[in-house]
Amino acid sequence: MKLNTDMQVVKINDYLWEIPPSEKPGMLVPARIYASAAILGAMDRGVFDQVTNVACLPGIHRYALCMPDGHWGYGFPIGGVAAFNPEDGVISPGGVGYDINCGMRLIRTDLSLSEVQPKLELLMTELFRRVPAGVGSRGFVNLSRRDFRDVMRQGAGWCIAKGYGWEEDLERIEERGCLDGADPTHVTDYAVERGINQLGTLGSGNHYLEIQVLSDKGIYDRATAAAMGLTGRDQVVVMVHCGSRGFGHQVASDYLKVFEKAMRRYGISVKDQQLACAPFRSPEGQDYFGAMNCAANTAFANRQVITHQIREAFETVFGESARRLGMQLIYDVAHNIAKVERYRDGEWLVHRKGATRAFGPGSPELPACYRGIGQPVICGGSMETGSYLLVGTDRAMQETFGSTMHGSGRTMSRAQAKRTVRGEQLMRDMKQHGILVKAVSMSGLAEEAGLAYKNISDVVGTVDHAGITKKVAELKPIGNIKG
DNA sequence: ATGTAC
Repeated sequence: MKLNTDMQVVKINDYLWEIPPSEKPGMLVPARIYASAAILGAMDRGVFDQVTNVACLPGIHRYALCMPDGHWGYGFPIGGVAAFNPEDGVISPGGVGYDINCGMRLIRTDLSLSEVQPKLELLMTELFRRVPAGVGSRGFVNLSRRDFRDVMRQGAGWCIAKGYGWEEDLERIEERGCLDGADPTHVTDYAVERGINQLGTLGSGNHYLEIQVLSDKGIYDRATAAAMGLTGRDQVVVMVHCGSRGFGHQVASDYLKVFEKAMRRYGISVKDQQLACAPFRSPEGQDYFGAMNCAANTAFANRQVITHQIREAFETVFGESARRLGMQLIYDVAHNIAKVERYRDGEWLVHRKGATRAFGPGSPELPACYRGIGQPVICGGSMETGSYLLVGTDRAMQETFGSTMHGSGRTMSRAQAKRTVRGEQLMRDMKQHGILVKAVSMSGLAEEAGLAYKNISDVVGTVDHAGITKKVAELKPIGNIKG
């Protein structure tokens, strides 16, 4: 098989490959890639180069990982997972990404396709009005500096205390929507300025809000789906993909500058400047961690306010309360984050960048309702193809620091997609295929065309066969709101 | 991803 690398790639099994430390000077551990042969063959050179660069970072534990949706990113590959010893290892903003706590949220309803279809146009208009989208959009929540500091510290809980959501939402959010260690004193005024008016906004790029349908044949595991309130019968659900907006972006930018200097001070050299890092226990490492947690909490809050806006839109259109419509939150997962997590072999600082936590059954971190089935994992596909709901497994706990894939992964650059596809035509094509699109920008829409992404079914098949997550359901889009 | 520019 011809791969986009000159390095030796050893097959561990049909869905797991390893690059031994002998392949690059300075590698402290092997690099491992989860992929079918076909997905591995299609991976860009950047994945092999970057995952082996990560394997050279001080304090890395066991191996540097890349998921099947992996592709080239800033420093670390998107789809990258790496765990470090919190005592003598590093933390790296490139291992989290610019969009700190970018993540996915899934909301169920009791509505069926036949009830929603006649009102879909109205519903989409209502959602488009209530959830500001696009670059630089402002939210409807007015925050004082003091309020924003509370959001940074309290995350989704702040929103619920202010009436944006239900008390019961909290237990269905990773870390209850609030990471410990958020320290607003390490966030710059400029970051606050960028973020203070963006609560409850979708953003742009691959961020979206989608109305989806779960058909009977879309269910792979009926009992597990039922535990999440999903019964099929063309049930309508709502998926949200967004993060910490300009605020997280500024936190990342601020600390990348700090870390480039800090590396010299600590005598750390990296294979690529984009891997800038600092010892986790250093003042710089702790300052970034404190600021990153602030950004992560605002992202949880952002998705919480958006959930509130979605519920209000449904209430307006269907004339019933969101409770009567059964609009419970199924789950909210982060896929750009660094966290200290406890495993059987110790406590590790796990970086996930375009990778999702996938804790297995019995994990004490899971709420009672999911402890028996494992953590829900929400994987967004391209807007044309559909998305998947999975659950974490014990194997993920042993092999991948409780981690799995996050989405389909790009195969084509944004520029190339724009050259290949016209937004207006794509919108018409999607309407013909039963997907109503509301987009802020036509060129932005073209960048997200399905042909620019890997086939999500193949990618999900890999993590399912590899045993690091289990398929529960496939969700098909009928309406997409795009920034 | 991002007031898409240091």
